Amino acid sequence: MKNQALILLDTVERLGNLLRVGLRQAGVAQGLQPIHLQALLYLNEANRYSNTPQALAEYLGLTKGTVSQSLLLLARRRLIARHADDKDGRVVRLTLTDKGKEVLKELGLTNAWRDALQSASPARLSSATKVLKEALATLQARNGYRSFGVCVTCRHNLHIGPRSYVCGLTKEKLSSREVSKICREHSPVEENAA
Amino acid sequence: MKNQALILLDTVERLGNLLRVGLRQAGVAQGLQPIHLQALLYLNEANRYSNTPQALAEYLGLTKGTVSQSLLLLARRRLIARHADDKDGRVVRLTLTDKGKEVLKELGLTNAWRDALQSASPARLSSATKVLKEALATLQARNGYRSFGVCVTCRHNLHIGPRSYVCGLTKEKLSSREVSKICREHSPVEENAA
DNA sequence: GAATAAAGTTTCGACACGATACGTTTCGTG
DNA sequence: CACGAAACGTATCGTGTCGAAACTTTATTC
Repeated sequence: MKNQALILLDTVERLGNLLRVGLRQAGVAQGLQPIHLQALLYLNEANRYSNTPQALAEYLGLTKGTVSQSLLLLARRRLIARHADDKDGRVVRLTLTDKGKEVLKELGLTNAWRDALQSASPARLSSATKVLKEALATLQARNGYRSFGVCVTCRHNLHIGPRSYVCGLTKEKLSSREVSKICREHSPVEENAA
Repeated sequence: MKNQALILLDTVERLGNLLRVGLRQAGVAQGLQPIHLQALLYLNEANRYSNTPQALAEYLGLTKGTVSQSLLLLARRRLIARHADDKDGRVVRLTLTDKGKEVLKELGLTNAWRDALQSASPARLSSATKVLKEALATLQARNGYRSFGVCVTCRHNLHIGPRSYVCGLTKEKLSSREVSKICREHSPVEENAA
């Protein structure tokens, strides 16, 4: 009999594969590869500290050279725009163009998934999520990967008033909209200190 | 606030990515791509109805032409062997060579995962597994994909005696070892008929 | 100001991937 | 049996991923 953890691994791997195949199929119409859609999805959620080629490379687990190629293609298709940073001349800011946002909207990537889970109770969903998030955090920590969570769950985030936030790392004010975006510097609050 | 199902989707996607990056990294030493390792893993678990290029292509969600290329590389490296089928001259049987099995063993792909889940209780694990398996089955059914489960969970499998099984589809006897392998013709038993 | 580091780009070679065309074998129907 | 359709597999081509390494530009550090 197989270990319970390994069965879960099998299932997650199989689901990951399926989602990837779905991404590939979804991108066919636009002539986009899975990695392109992942990049667009990331940039759509990345906050102002995290919308750079380097951050994207870390998020995807690829080298910056590889990512640079994919970004070239996305820029050629006018799905993203590149701007030089005001302060630091080395960094490039990446933003979705209207066309890029449009593409994401039209894909409707989450519909099938939502349907597939509609019969599961919220309690079971959140329980499953908790297990997987723990696994994810552990794997990321072990490999020295960043967690790329949203500011709301970050220990640097300070809630200084109603709808008023400050990032303890950069000392900058963040809007309530911004704190629900993905950050490269995210560090999860430790719920249960080991 | 985000839908609970979408949070789970995010987590699964992120985990899938991480596992894929892990596969890539694991294969570097052998000069193998993620898809190569996935192929080896599949062939290591495939039963005698399912060890063909076509079945592998369906499993991976790729075209047969693409898979043919990857198999060419694996055969060149002596990780798999190809044999013509006795009965049907069109089909090719794929088996791992000793070297191929060796490679899989040395990789130790599951260790990190096992560690990452060691703190989770078996009950939580099996609950999470159940949710994800349902989602997986739904997504596969909706897209017309095969489930690629093991015979034990297949409605064609008949338990005719102690350690004695017959596949209702092929009418062939299956060993107790074989019924825990992956089958292309797998069709899950319907626990809750809709 | 020189050394060093960091962000990005470019180039190269190997390979994935789909599409298409092709060859072989099997099956079905008259 | 002959013929065509279908299934399995291979080969080829074009586009693009991917890592490695060299390189440019801008910041930082001493």
